[in-house]
Amino acid sequence: MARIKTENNLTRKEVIVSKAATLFREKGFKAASMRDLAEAVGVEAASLYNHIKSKTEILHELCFSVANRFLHKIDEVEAENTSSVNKIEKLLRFHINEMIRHYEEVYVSDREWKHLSDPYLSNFQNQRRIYRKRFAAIIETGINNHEIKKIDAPTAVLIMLHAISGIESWHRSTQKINAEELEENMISILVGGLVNR
Amino acid sequence: MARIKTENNLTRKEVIVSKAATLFREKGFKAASMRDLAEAVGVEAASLYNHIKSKTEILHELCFSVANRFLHKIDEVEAENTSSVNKIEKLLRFHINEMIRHYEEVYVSDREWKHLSDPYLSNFQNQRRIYRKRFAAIIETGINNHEIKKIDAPTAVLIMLHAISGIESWHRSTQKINAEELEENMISILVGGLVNR
DNA sequence: ATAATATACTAACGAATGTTAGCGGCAATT
DNA sequence: AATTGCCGCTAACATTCGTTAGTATATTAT
Repeated sequence: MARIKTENNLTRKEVIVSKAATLFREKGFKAASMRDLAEAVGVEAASLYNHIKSKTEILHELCFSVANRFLHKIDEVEAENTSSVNKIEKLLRFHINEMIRHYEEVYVSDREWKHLSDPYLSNFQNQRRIYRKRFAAIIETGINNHEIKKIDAPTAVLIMLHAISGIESWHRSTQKINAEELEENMISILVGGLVNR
Repeated sequence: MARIKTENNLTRKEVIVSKAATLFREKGFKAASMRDLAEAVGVEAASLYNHIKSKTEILHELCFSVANRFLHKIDEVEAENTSSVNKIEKLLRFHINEMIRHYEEVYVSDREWKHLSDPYLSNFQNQRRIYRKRFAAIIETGINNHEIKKIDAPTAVLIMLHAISGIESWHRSTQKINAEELEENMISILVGGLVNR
């Protein structure tokens, strides 16, 4: 009988969720079947249900673990005593690094949250809306300070967050620049587009 | 018997494809069923097959009609005799307007092309890769001209294209700024992030 | 009016889906 | 050594899926 291998102090459930992230990214949540996931894990489909309640539960776990990380970070950044541009840069660098290092999860959370079901769906949407408002508020402050040029803050947020999701393409590209260069390039373009000069 | 209504010189097939675009955007390609589509069109599922060959054919039509519009545009822009920054701005404005006006199709083409099947899949991926290379080449020229600051051109392309796909959020937001403002804001931030100063 | 074509319907298909029930074996605790 | 709980298995389930066959009706052309 083939048990699920657990390494690095991961529970079997965490192994499943982690493999699911990869699978959901590759095929999309709906197209990825529990039998696909079982094969990736090295077990029969029914066996997965000893560890998880449902397919959707896996998606919950992925979406909310990602969302929580971003919420904690913005708490931290808001509390700091620096310029708006600095705060934005810190948030962006965090986003970029999350996307580089936890690619699968972040990507799935970004693209597949639609398949959550209530009450998780509304919950997630709320968190997302609030996060963006807080991000926009930082930009607003920067505009009032004349650190940042007069632009529509929600539009700026939307551009930044979506731009970062483009790291997806970087991951898949054959000729990657290295991660540090990627980060610096993105910061240069995105922050450069905001600041007053 | 409920016939499919055709207005504005659309064929019945075009009506189906158009309704499918909306549905695929809302639920995703895999999650949207032919029965859903039939209901949106006002007909039984089997009746759709008098007009289309398969569900996947609808996706082909959507993806390639969008891709072709962008390819024609970049042909046109490359041939012009202006600065690199001007060319980029023109491409960006085209992207932005396509996303504003043909939202459903462009969005579906962007997010659901994975579900194409070969040979269409490889074909689409090729076109996409080539498009991005041509876009990057314009930026490279601008860098050599000193119009544009020294950045990694493929990264810049990736940022721009993904940033524009954020217009999705604008469409769904309750407090929209108007389309012209959106366009100007996006251009200001994106082009502002590129240029030398 | 009649014939031909286009388009819709009902019924059904095989395949794939998420999930449950029930059983058996492995591993740790007593 | 015996017991308990964890975990994987096979088999099966009810749905839903895309699609086809065959038939009826509506529209267009003659």
